[in-house]
Amino acid sequence: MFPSGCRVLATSLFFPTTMIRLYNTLSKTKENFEPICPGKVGIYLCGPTVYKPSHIGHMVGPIIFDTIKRYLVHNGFEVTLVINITDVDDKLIAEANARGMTMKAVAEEMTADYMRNLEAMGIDSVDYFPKATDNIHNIITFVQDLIGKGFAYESKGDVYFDVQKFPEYGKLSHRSLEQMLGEGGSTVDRKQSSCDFALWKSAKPGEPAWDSPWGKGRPGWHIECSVMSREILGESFDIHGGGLDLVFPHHENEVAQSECRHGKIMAKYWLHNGLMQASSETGKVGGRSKEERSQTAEDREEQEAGKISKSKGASAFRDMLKQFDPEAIRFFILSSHYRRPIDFSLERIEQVATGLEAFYRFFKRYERITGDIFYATATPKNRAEGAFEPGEDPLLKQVREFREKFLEAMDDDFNTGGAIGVLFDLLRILNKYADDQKLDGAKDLSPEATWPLVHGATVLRELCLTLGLFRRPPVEKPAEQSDELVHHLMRLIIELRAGARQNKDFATADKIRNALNEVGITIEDRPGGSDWSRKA
RNA sequence: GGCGCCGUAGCCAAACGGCUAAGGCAGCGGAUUGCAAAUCCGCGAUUUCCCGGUUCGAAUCCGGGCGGCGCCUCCA
Repeated sequence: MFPSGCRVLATSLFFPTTMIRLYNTLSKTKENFEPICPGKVGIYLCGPTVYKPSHIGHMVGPIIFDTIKRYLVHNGFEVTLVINITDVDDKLIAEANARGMTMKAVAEEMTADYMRNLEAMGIDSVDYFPKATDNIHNIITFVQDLIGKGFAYESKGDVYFDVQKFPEYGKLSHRSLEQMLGEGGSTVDRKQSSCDFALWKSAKPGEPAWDSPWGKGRPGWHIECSVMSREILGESFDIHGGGLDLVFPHHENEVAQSECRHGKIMAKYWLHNGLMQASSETGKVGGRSKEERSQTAEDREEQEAGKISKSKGASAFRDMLKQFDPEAIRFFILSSHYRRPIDFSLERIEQVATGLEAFYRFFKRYERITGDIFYATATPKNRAEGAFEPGEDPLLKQVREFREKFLEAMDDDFNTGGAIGVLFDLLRILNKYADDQKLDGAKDLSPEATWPLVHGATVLRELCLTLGLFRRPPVEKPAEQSDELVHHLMRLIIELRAGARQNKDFATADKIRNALNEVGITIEDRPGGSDWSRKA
């Protein structure tokens, strides 16, 4: 039947049946998605080491896995999403020393920064953010168990995992242990083999440390994920995610630790997202020369920051998060496939933002026509509930077709790029419907006239929500909506201009429009009257 | 050196052997508009870096080449 720990009876409940397929790093192929426990999904994503403020690259994984969770929930699964916080680490100690702070204080500051950024990106589906320092006891026990089972050994206050005790070592990153040992060299120091990795590190004087059977020390990097994923999701769970750069050694080592400790697979599906790299305004990819490769990560990061904006220097890469509309960043990241690397540039984010504007304009148009706020539209709870028969209505036939196309794209390894293409298709046919039916500015529209549009918009919103898009209105510019004075003045100007236009005094009307244009305000004349908007 | 990924129109990008190679941005026509803006319609790859091969059929599979990148050390 089902693995132990799975207390669900398959016969007594409804379980979603899906066509979802996903690419598994373990098998290097796309596999049909079948959770270990029917109907339930556990996802663990490797989170940040909180030693510096987050930059845009840190948002890639969370945006993707937040989307994956939303999509799985839409498909009827009960999903638990975990992102860990690494708050003890060599880099954190170095940062704390450099700033004359405690490691704890640095970690708390940067964790708060990370959380603020997640919130801005609309990532609120994460169920747990476990911290390494809250799990020291569990980590010590886990390490003791590994020693007890003969997979690890103590050496001068350190504890190492003995990779040669795990014959499957290398199965995730597809490397052979023989080969890795061959090139390891002879500088083994406290380790028995160059490929062994630290589970526990002894503390030097002044370093943050916890008592352990091996003396004062702190956990190694890899062990925390093995421990925390088990604590929350169990010994075997469904999806383990992270950046492509983590496959080796981090995830390979997690597999070794967990599978040796528990005697069963750690995660069924391993999903790895491509990394984001900065690209200059001229379009040159931020590649690295041989010399650059030998530098530290920090140096490289600063250097890439410089490529984006030399004048602003190192902070620019991080400031990307503050400079751009979070929804544009999310839309941009989701517009290509998660496994591909992404080149980030100002030009590209601006192009994406232009595309987003078309959606925002439609939502306003929808509100003018129907009186309903798009963002308040009630949507079907899940995929099954959202399925509908279009009958003979030509618009709804198309809407249904595009809905199917969207779901097919997402079923195929979360092809968000293809799915977003369908969103634009939907947008176009809804606009066309409003055009053809002459709904703008029409008086006394009957429900019969608007319901296909309403239904179409509902489907659009249903699909957008699975991507975490358009959940609430974009943040208005201060002078656009909330500034009373500007609002009143604009109403007056538009009224005066309307009078001029009625009198065929187009010279005055155009003068007003052009003058407003120069201060960034666009006037649009429509059948129902004139409207204005301010360029961001 | 070892392992691996990628190369589709000016830019981004989808397509997992089979209908006209999605969609976005930019551009050019047209409808609409007093003129615009917005929206809609139409146009752009006779072809998917190059060369071979497999196949009735290839952007998709195989081999070779060229070019870009990642990991092998801290990284999301």
